Amino acid sequence: MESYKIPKRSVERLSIYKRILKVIMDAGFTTVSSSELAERAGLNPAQVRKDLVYFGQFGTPGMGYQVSTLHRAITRIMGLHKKIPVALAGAGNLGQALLSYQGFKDRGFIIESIFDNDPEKVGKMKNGIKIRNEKNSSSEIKDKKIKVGIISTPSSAAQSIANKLIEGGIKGILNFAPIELKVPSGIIVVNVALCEKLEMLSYYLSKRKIL
Amino acid sequence: MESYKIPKRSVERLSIYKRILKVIMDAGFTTVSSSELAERAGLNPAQVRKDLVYFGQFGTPGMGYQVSTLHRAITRIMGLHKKIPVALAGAGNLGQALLSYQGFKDRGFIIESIFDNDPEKVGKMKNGIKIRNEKNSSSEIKDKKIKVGIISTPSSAAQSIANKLIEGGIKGILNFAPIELKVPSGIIVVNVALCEKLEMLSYYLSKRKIL
DNA sequence: CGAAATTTGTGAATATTATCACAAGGAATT
DNA sequence: AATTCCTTGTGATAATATTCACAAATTTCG
Repeated sequence: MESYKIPKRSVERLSIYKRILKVIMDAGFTTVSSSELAERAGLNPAQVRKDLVYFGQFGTPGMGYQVSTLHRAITRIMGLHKKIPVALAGAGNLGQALLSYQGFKDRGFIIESIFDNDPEKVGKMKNGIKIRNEKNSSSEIKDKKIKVGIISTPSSAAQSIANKLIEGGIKGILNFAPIELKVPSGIIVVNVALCEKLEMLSYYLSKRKIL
Repeated sequence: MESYKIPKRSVERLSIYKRILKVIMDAGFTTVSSSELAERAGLNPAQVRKDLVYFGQFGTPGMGYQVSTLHRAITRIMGLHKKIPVALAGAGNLGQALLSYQGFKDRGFIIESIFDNDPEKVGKMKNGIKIRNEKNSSSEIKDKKIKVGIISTPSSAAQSIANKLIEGGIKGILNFAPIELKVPSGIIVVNVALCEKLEMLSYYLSKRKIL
């Protein structure tokens, strides 16, 4: 159990398995095979089994996996069995969309602080929280002991707000700004590359003379 | 030039190089080395060179790459030198954020149609475009000859709207819904996994006993 | 209970991706 | 023009990731 070094890709897929397991569970099935999971995730069955074995032996030969047990196990492995307070930096359009994004709530990510540098926005309420000036972000995060931040500011503001968040004790950042944040070691940054994905699409379509 | 099989990852990074080149260009530099690019992108210099060579020989030994030339070349390779009309399905919070997302506009992606199935929303104007009933999406897309679609609906609606978009002639889909879309071969789907990224962050932080 | 049918977990084999290391090309300097 | 200094492009090597293939475990069925 708990192997030495788990591939990043396997961790990413864990999330996918969890999502699919939820669907299967809600459909009333109690067990599922690696091939069924693979089919639904668009992957190879051996890969599904290998991924799961990194975290423990969940399966029963001849039968497959217990859906609810596996779902619960993955939830726990990923640390999603408890609520996670989150700070949001940038209350623009994207930030506001994220604020009301059901997917985050469903998974226990609770946005507890919102920061912006626009005086127009500071002081206003959003989802029951007052938008604070980003100057005060460090201390507020420290007080509230928040460890996860989401950056949805323009690129120009991203690095400086990242620094403030980290100063306040943030250890992980979900970054929507299209820049490579420079952070001290020990801080985890996960980038969401909105434009890049669309550009990729453009590339593949152009290559096929579709665009 | 134009090698047989280009790694998906290299294509993704092309986008990153383009973004960095723009910054370097705006800062007034005319040439850049692979190590400078690598440094800024958080990559290995050899990888940068290998990536670029898939698409042509752009560099000069002893000097590096001509910033503007390379930027223009990548833009063209990715098919981003012309405007690309896009259809948006799902005018919820996320959809509205994407509508006003400057990054898309800057890169020439122009949202020309918006669809939703909520009668409350249908008929209303957004960014100068009338939100249409998603029932009519196929024909409208056909008329407007749109080839790229963005899906920002809830998961439950995603597959059915994807089918309609494809019926109307959409060849590439940027999918924000957390499900694996089933599409005919020849249709390209690029997924943006919002929750999965945040869950990954949760996993790594939990593992380090931070959460 | 025994045989047939599944399906896991996993070592071995492939395939893919990233890095190293260096010859060769070109610029800068003397 | 010769020398030095860079930096590219690339073959070789190393690291990662995926898939195959099968023994072992377990269920199901007769």
